[in-house]
Amino acid sequence: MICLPCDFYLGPAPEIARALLGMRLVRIIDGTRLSGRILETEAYSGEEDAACHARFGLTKRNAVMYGPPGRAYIYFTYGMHWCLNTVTGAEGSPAAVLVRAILPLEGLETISANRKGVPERNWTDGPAKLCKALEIDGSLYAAILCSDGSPLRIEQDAEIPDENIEITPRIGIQYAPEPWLSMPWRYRVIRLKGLQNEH
DNA sequence: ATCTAGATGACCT
DNA sequence: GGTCATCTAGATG
Repeated sequence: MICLPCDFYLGPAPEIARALLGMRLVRIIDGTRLSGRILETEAYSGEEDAACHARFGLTKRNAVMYGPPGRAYIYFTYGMHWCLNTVTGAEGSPAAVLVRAILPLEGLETISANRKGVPERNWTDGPAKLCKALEIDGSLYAAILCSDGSPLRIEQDAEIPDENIEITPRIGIQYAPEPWLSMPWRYRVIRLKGLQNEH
């Protein structure tokens, strides 16, 4: 399998969010592959985006968003959850795409163990759930996603036609004022037999 | 099926 | 001190 090139992540965050649907998120642990197909994403774009973690300017937490595209922005929230983003856009312009759901494809035994007690359809249908399933945490902050040797990377995989994509406002940003609250920057795969992960 | 409350700590004006 | 790009268990219809 071949990694997406670093310049894949160079464009506007909403475009990258759309383009990431169907791609394969790969996590290597002790030489073993855990992976899943990306089914849901959200774009966060620039200091002007009142829902973006860069809205207060450069901080220690969001610093990687200001760097070159194609790296992992991973943050800790609600006291217990890790979430994964891909940094997008040119160096100096903070933007990222949150990976919200995947369809597990490789390393199912490990994923199952990491999500013990949880029904299979709920293993990776949320941004913190997929991080738990693939063992993604702060130790992978700023990991390079566009390098074949990386422990965390994204590979070319399936093409998802527009008919199978739903576009909606972003989730969990009720604090944000308009127009950001209603910006249609959430992308989700729907109606694809075998690709769907949510009831 | 849908709702609610509580966890728990880093980060922010 | 308040907020948070969330998840889970438990209660209820």
